[in-house]
Amino acid sequence: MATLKQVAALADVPILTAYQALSGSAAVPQAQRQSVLAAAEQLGYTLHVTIKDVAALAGVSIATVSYALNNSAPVSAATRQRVLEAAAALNYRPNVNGRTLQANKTRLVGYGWHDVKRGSSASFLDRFTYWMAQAVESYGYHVLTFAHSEESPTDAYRELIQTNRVDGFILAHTNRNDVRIRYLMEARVPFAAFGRANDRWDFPYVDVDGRRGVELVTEHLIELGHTRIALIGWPEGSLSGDARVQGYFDALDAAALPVHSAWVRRAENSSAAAAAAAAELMALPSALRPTAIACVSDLMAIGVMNYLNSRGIRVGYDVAVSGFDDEPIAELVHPPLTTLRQPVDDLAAQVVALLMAELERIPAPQRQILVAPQLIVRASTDPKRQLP
Amino acid sequence: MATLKQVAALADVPILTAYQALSGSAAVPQAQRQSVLAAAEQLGYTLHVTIKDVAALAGVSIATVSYALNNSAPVSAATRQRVLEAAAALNYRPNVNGRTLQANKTRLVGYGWHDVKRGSSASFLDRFTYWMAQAVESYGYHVLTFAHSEESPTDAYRELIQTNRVDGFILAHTNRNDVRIRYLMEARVPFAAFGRANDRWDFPYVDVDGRRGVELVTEHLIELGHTRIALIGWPEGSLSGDARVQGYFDALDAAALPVHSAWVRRAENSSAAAAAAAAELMALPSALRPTAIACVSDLMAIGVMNYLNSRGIRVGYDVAVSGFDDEPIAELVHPPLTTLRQPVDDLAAQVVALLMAELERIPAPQRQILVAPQLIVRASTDPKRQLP
DNA sequence: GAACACACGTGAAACGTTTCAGAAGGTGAC
DNA sequence: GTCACCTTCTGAAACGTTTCACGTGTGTTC
Repeated sequence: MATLKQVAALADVPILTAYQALSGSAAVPQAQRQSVLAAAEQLGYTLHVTIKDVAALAGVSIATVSYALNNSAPVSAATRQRVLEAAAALNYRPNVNGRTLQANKTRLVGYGWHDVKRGSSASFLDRFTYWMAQAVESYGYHVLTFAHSEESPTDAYRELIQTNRVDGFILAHTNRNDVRIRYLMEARVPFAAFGRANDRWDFPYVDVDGRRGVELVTEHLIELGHTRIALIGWPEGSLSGDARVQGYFDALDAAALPVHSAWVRRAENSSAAAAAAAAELMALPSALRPTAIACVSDLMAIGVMNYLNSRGIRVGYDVAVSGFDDEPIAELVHPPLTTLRQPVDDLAAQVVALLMAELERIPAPQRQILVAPQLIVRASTDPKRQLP
Repeated sequence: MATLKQVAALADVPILTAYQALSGSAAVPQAQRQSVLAAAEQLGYTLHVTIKDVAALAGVSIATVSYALNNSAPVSAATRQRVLEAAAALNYRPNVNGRTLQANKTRLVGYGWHDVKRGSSASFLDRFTYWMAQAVESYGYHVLTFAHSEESPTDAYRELIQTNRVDGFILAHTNRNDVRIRYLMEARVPFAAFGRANDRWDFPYVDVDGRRGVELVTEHLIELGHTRIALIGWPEGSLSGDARVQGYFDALDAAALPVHSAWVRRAENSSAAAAAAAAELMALPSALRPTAIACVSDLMAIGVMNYLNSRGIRVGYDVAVSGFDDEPIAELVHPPLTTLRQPVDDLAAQVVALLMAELERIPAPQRQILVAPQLIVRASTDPKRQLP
């Protein structure tokens, strides 16, 4: 590809004029305009301002332009000025790909989706994605999102890193024996995760402090005077699930309240399963029947509410119900649901900070971070907030 | 950076052996391994297989390797074989950045988010993103997602295209006078949109046929025997909103049913506004009071349901209610909501196809596409589906 | 006035790929 | 035996940037 300088020379006009004629950024006498266009046509030139053009206009070498623009080496004030002006006049923007190739750093962070099943509670993740992109950009990076199958997710990760598409990864939706984490650790690829795996693996992650969250909501229920408080958790075995259950015990212990084993039910993360668990709780003898039910997800809380409603039990008055996640739906159900909100912007910023530490090979002060969720009190636990 | 060949020469071993020693992909005698590691250390070499290494191992030039691997020029069967074997043995993966620079094509598609307000109905968009990524990858592209402010979104788009970060864009969440569309059209940047703007602008888009959707649900209500059918739409002026309202009129006209002006209400897209509109409808004299209310979004339908519930009017029995979008919540509310599902995978695939046509400068057979949504019947309109 | 240090710039190489233009060698026709 | 023409391969340039190693010119010091 010809340079702007060559076009200008052929048309016998200054470089700047050639640029203006081609870009339309300023008016140029018709005659000159014509000859510039003809020259460009002849050379097969399409407008692409590069560092060479800036150098030619400023009358310096490309090295000097690079130094002046990046402040990467001392340049006299006068030349710097000329370079900056030339760059501005030509509306020069460095081509990232040149930089990428030379530095062997893409400044791109990979983020993989797997298909979100309909109805699964993922409305949170798109907000996470937004804030992640935001945070990443504040470091001059961008996010490359890709789709991967749920069966062999590592293929996509391997391909992206081996072809130098990305510098590192951010993971969400981790699980206990996450093959992606195992692969990335082994291949020594920089990454940071939103979510834990298991405590044998040492890798950078940020997670919601589910234990603290359920503790918060349980304390809230205790304050309201409840003494028979039930919990519907997930089946044992998941790190975050077990942590949430632990928060329940911690709060009851701290308040020296009795815990009855019948009050702790386990169910899959679905509204139907939670409804069934609620039915069992309500079937307990009245002395044992709980007056409050804490759930480890909004989805489950809604199942419980549906069950109670269908039995004529008034949520918020007769039985308090709480969730976890603060999904958009939590505000809309009837009555609105008390729940725990994950500070998604904060989480995203922190996980990105962890990744940046990995990328720059700076040992982070803390590689594992837990963020406490925020208790959002609504009418499902607090009758005073019930609509008139 | 030194090449694998140089390391091998220094260590006085075959290239393949050097690779195996460094990568651990195959066992290598301890003595050779040591000398390879020493050689790599001395040259400051870290394992990065490039086309040069493949060429050296296959004993051909890098040009030949490129031709053989890409089938971009005739190569004799024997050499092709040797090249392929060498590439496989070294686990060679071309560095995209080299290719990018040379071709001046990034094979990256930009996709911008703006912050999704809490509770706004965006759970659909993350599924769109997934399917978009999937579709884009089938063309060998990837998606670069970025965050942009709602005030001046064009800055982000301009920056990405001017720095050669991306080849084109996919837009979602378009609006009537979308500045992004205007900019991209003017700057002749390839893009395709999910959503329309206004009919003066000619650009490639895919959109849900909202008119047909509301027509479908209205026909469904008519079939069920309703004759007094109301509609709660958005304030006049939005392309997609007006189209949805039109579908209502079309269905009633086709069935020769009367339309009463009091039955068509306008409200903002919120559950509260929709509840208020429902209250007005229910306050009509009984001869005029509708027995079915179609809404142009699930969010509004839920507001209507909440209102009816609170007044003791049984949704599905006394008054039918329908929504639009099939948000996850639609299945969970009580009773489950009849609504219209947007075929998100199909939409994503089609918008990507449009963009690819733009990128390859192939004139697409059709640049504007409407996709009919699918009617999902649940208990909110069909009492037979009511839970026991 | 020679020797040196320093400030400022520059030419050229490098990153990894594709691709152009042409070299080498073989084959067939006359 | 010469020529032309394939087929198969290669050297080198190109993409746009950063950066290394080295000029050049000026001023300072003795």
